[in-house]
Amino acid sequence: MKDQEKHKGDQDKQHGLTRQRLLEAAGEVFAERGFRDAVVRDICEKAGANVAAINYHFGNKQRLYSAVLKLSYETAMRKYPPTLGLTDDSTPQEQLFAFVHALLLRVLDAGRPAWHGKLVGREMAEPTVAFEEIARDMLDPLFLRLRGILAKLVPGATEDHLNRSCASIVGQCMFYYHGRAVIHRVYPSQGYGPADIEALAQHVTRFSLAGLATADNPHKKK
Amino acid sequence: MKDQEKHKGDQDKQHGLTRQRLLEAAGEVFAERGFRDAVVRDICEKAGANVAAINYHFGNKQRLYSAVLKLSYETAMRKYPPTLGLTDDSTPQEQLFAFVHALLLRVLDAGRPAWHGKLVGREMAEPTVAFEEIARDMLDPLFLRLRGILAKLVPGATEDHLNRSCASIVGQCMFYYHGRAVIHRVYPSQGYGPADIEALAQHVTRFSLAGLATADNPHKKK
Amino acid sequence: MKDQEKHKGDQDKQHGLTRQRLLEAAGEVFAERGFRDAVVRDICEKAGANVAAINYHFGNKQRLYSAVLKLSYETAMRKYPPTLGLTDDSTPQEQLFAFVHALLLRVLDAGRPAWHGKLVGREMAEPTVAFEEIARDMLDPLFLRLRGILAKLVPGATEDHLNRSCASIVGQCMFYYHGRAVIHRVYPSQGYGPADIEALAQHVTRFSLAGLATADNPHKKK
Amino acid sequence: MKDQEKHKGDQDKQHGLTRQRLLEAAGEVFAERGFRDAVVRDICEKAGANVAAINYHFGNKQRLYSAVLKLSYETAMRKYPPTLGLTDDSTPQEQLFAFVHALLLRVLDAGRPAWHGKLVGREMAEPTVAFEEIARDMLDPLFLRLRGILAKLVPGATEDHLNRSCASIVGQCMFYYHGRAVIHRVYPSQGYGPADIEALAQHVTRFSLAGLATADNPHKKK
DNA sequence: AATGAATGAGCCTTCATTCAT
DNA sequence: GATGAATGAAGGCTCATTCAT
Repeated sequence: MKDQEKHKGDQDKQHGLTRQRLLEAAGEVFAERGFRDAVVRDICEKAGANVAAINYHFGNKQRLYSAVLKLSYETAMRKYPPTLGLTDDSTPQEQLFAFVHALLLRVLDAGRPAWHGKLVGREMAEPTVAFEEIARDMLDPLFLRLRGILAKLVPGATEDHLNRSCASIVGQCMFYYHGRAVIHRVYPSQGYGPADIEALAQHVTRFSLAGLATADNPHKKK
Repeated sequence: MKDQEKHKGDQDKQHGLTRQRLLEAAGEVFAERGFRDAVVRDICEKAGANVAAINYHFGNKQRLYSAVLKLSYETAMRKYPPTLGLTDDSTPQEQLFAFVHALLLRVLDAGRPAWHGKLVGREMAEPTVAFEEIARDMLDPLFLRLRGILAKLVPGATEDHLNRSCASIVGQCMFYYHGRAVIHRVYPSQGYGPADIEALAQHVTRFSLAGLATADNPHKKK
Repeated sequence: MKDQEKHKGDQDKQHGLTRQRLLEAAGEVFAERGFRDAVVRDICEKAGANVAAINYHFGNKQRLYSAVLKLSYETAMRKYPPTLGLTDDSTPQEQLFAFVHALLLRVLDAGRPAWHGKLVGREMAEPTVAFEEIARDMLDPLFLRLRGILAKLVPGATEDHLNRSCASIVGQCMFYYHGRAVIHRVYPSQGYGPADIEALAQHVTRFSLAGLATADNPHKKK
Repeated sequence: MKDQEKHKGDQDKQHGLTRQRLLEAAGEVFAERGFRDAVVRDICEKAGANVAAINYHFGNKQRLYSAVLKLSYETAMRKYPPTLGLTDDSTPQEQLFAFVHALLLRVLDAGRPAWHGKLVGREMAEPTVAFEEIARDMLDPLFLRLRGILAKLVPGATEDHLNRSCASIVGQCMFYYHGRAVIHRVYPSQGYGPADIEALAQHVTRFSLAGLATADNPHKKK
């Protein structure tokens, strides 16, 4: 018992374990309740730390949130990179599937750091002051990448068509987060295991590939 | 009976002005900040009423919110019914366009009761206790209607394909609310006037009609 | 239906029925919750009147309370006068029994205007600004009367002995109000029907008659 | 174990000063105004603490009240135990006097923690949710003890006679709290110093001993 | 004689933050 | 490196009272 205590103390001192536990607990709570509705006391309790720990380690609630968000997207991009399973000579179709699949995996992930995609989903729907950073570092590159894939798929497409198609594709994916309550209601049998997510990715990819082909550029318009 | 109605109507107009102003102010604030972050004092100030007015007219903040939500969807559905511009002999394609167009109009409406679509968008992404009611009265019927249109468009489709396609279509539309921050960032030139919204509806409809045709039913799968 | 309405309206106008109903409802609520914790809205609702009715008929809550208290003691003294059942040639013992019996009846009365004794009990334990009046008009005369009876029963008693005996007797009776919660707890079988109350009066009278005889005046002490 | 206790004790003295001051201020205010009418801001001000201190140390007003009540009866029972001045071979008469004397001392104590008896008096006359606890821990044992003494004094008495006599004795004592306003009015010369209280205890004891002897058991009745 | 609408003061509670150790 | 104690600002709600009719 004495040893345990000492060991614990050492770890705390050596590795800043409290800081880590704080980040993890905060991720969970922020993902579940959002920035404003998350209560620092809850986070600290869940992390087994004192109320003052947040201010000690991160300055304030806002900076803790930013740290969580940053860690979140790094982890998620490492776990589910948008190039998931691709080789250098993959076709644009395969690239689109990989992109969609990775996005859905990030958003629907039920694994341990399950909150990564949810935090970003929240930021999109209700941006905080941290939005600028997350957008610059994560969202802009992702959209650029998607735009690149689409440009290869529909060579002569207008800017508008590409942009709207980006929105259509990302919108389909994100709806599994933003519309989860409705989907659960009208489509309760939908599962979210790996196979289910892959099937959803298949659907979105096939649906979108067909949609992309129908360019709504001015000169094609009736 | 007629007298009673008249009396009530008169009262609403004569004395219930505060009530009306409260509903309007609350709609605006709730749409902007969400239920929890909206401050009753702000709402009352904006409505030119006393804090106690909310308690007097609605009981409490929660019930005011429910009233706003109900008024909101009634107004929006009256202004932009999902059958907008349809005749009895409209084709399913036209019906789909009307559905999508009306949904986008509700979501993107910048007119006077501009908050209608936003409140529903919020409820979807972060349901409050009022969600059950709004879902029962508004969302369920809408999804059923969309399902009916899709069933006519893809006669032999599986349940899964129909459900996922519903999600794909609604997801594309709602993303113009839930993803507004990102869209504004990566696609800043996108306008939201009547013509712009119609063009978006054209895009989503055409995109989806093509997507629908590629049924991912088991027997067609690879 | 039309007639009923008209009739009702006429009554209100002719007899000030609202005022009466207000007094009755207020008596009930004040007795149950006390002055501060009684809510004017509850009283008005119970009386079938508007919130403003109290201020219209009585000026404010305080004056309504005073009116209730005054009506209360008049009614109670008329229903249960301290001379209850006495003739001119009754013995002091009979007078004491009548006094005690009437006091218990007023305090424990479960009949229609059941709140008379309770209001006075409350005033004793937690006086409001109305105490002065109720004391002057009701309590002082009652104590004087009791003192007179005791003086006849213990001719040579000191002032102190008389005063303390008054307190002992009234205290025994009032405890059935002020101590009702404890009594109900440690003595749950105690009933409060007419026969029960008479038995209690018998007990208190006999108990006190014996107690009175043991004058604790200095010259008799040890 | 000793270390733990000491540490806790030290903390209480070092940091828990606010907590202590809060308890003391709350006792005073609750005794004076009752639970509902006591204002937390007043308590905190009187304790030199912030409004949030109550929430921090006790959770809410209700729990603060319970803590005060508990501390109150512990202190009072330690200061004036119902066995005050008794030896093992005391007679039942002496035990009754001790009981009455201690009860009056608790109720009339004007010393530092003067609010102890008053809080219990309030709870009896107008129970809050804390009544159950105070009754179980304090009132039930006291009544049992008194019953035991009376049983020795009147060996053949019926249950009813014992119960009613308990009520008569406690009622006489408590009236010096519940009836303080009237007593002060009709008997203004009554003092409340130690000697006065002892004299009152003498009176109540002698009065009751005589009363007890006149058992109103059925077979003796009429 | 009576009322529906509206008010303002006041209360309890929550919460992120800071202080002293 | 970390914490228990304490704070101040703010929020939702209640309630007696008043206003206009």
